[in-house]
Amino acid sequence: MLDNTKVLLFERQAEIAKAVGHPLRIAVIDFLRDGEKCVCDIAEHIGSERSNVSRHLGVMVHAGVLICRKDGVKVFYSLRTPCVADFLSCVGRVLKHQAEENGKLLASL
Amino acid sequence: MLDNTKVLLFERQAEIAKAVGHPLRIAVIDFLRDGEKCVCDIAEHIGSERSNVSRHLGVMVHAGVLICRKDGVKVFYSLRTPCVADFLSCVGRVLKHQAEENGKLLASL
DNA sequence: TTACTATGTGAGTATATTATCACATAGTCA
DNA sequence: TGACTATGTGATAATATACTCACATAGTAA
Repeated sequence: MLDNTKVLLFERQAEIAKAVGHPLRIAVIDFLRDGEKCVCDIAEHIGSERSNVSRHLGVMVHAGVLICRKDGVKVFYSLRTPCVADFLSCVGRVLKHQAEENGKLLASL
Repeated sequence: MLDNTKVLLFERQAEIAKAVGHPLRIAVIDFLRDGEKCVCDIAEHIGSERSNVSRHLGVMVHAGVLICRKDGVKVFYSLRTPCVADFLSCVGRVLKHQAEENGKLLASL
């Protein structure tokens, strides 16, 4: 059975994975790879309402995936740690593995 | 702006991250690190209803995180690729980074 | 066959997440 | 000061997700 420490760990891990588990949020993370960006730039790049983007950013800050910095009237968001990008690369590797298996399947037909 | 290829990629990446973004499912992935397990063993280890666990397993198979193999009356689930465990390690590193920053904060008080 | 076990699934309810709109706040500049 | 810009947030509705119960299915073994 699971002990309490593990349950807490799994909950925190799930919170982070969940914060990444939305197409818009992944697009934001991808966009932030080359440095911090303000909400207006992010919203324009993503092509979604500012208020919506602002909420998604809040979710990621709360989970600890992003950090933000205020500068005048603008708020700049950036990846909290490069690990987050690694994390996405890991997902990419899972996808690649899937694609390879699909390729094998196709080749065998 | 985002092109269509990227949007599709982000959607697939989000599906995988979302499939991992639940405490029970992370507990399953952790449990499967040392090899395939049947639903009944997983349910007992997790401490949740079989039907519920079965649904969560279905979500992960659908997303491509797990694979299953039928043997007699039992169905054995396992990680589709070791990348999935790496993926969790990445999340762990994000958490570690957070803990370190919290430590620094505490130390400065 | 019958009884049993392991698994999956439909239906229903409870809860969570998302997107949108309108508005509030805070900083900037004339 | 007033007009403007960037951002965040309350309220709402639409949708998705999670959990439970009851039942169906399929394999096993007497």
